[in-house]
Amino acid sequence: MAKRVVVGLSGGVDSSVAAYLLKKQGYDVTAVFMINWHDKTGVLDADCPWDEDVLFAEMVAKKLGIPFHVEDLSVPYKKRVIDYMFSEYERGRTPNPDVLCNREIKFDEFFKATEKFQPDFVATGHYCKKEETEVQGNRVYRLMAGDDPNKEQSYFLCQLSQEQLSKTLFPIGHLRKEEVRKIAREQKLASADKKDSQGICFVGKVHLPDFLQQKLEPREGNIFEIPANSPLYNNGQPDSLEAQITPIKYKISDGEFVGKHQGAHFFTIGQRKGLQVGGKKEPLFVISTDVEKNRIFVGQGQTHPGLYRKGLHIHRDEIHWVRSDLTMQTGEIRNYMVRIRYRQALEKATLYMKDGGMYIIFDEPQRGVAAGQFAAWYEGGELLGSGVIG
RNA sequence: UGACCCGUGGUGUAAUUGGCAACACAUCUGAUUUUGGUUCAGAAGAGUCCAGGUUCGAGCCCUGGCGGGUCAA
Repeated sequence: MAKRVVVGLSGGVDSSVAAYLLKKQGYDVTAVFMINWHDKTGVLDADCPWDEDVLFAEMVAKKLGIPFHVEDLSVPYKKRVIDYMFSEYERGRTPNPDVLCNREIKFDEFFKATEKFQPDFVATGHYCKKEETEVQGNRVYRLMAGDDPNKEQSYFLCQLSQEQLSKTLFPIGHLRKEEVRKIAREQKLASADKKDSQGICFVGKVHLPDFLQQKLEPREGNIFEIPANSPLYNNGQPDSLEAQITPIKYKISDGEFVGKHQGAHFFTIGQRKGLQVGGKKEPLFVISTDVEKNRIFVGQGQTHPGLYRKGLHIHRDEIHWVRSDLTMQTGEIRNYMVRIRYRQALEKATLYMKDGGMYIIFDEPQRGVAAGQFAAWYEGGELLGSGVIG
């Protein structure tokens, strides 16, 4: 008897080909489209985001001859992703809604919503791979980077658990985007040449200030420029772990007033656009925000020392091991490759496990380390764990 | 009050011996990107504080205003 798989069919080319491959491999495939967002406030391209997608999904399902269902997960999506996003921005942090979307919705609510189809697996069109191994007699699932270096999406799944992985299939992780499109064309799938989706998953491409202003009030505040040669950057030898992970707390007197903003919580570290301060020789980048006092501190040029940090800290409660069998014990030190943002190169780092949490110290200072984003550590193409940057 | 300097796109600057204004930043659009980080490409945007004058022709020369600054007392 064929194994049964529910595939999350989004209407895009990736999940379409995933469904096709599963069918070809002999699975009993059921397609389910999730609706997660109705509101169009602040969304660009107001041309009906999902009603078009659902049409594509249905066409693909029909073409493949597989059952097609729609599940509305917009209530939990709002509660578990969007609300989190607002509250993080409000606290002056930079959330990653898509990581949450995967952990909370696609690999949780969606699992529950499709239980009625009694699937053996749930599949998605992510560019990553699952492998299995055995550790001391126990089966262990490994989350591997996708083979297309350009589309590789393991980072977005960095918060998945063994439990979630055990039920998951990633049919296209070994393919490159061109190959996926080629297959889709050969099979004449409606989504073959559909443009890749962008923006916050399910919500779509948004004008962030407008979107955030549904909940967060604009508040005028001041912008201060910190000179690159500020004495703040010469503080001796910051060799202690604590010193290396602690961001500088800037004061007004450290810099010079250069302009006004409409709310410090709308900005993230490393951001260039939207400051509306011109007349500088080089572009200004946000190096720090103070939401309580509603101040933004900026530095001039790509190489401004304030843009870089040697390390970061993850609170004990926020540490997540995809490979739970590899969990570090207090006092342990390991070397892994780490990334702190999607599509960023992996960087060499040393992880120190302490009582309060994990310290990640990079070999080279990293640009734009933003609280709220996820740091994910890898070894040999496998994502081992991740955590919210504190 | 006396002397000197300055006044150019949103901002900061540039424009050889006078020949219809350049660059950077900001802005906008597009590309890239399942996080408005970044990056990349393109576009728009001033007729040069005002009023006169010299000249074939002035942002650049002259005169007078207005505005800002520096030094002097």
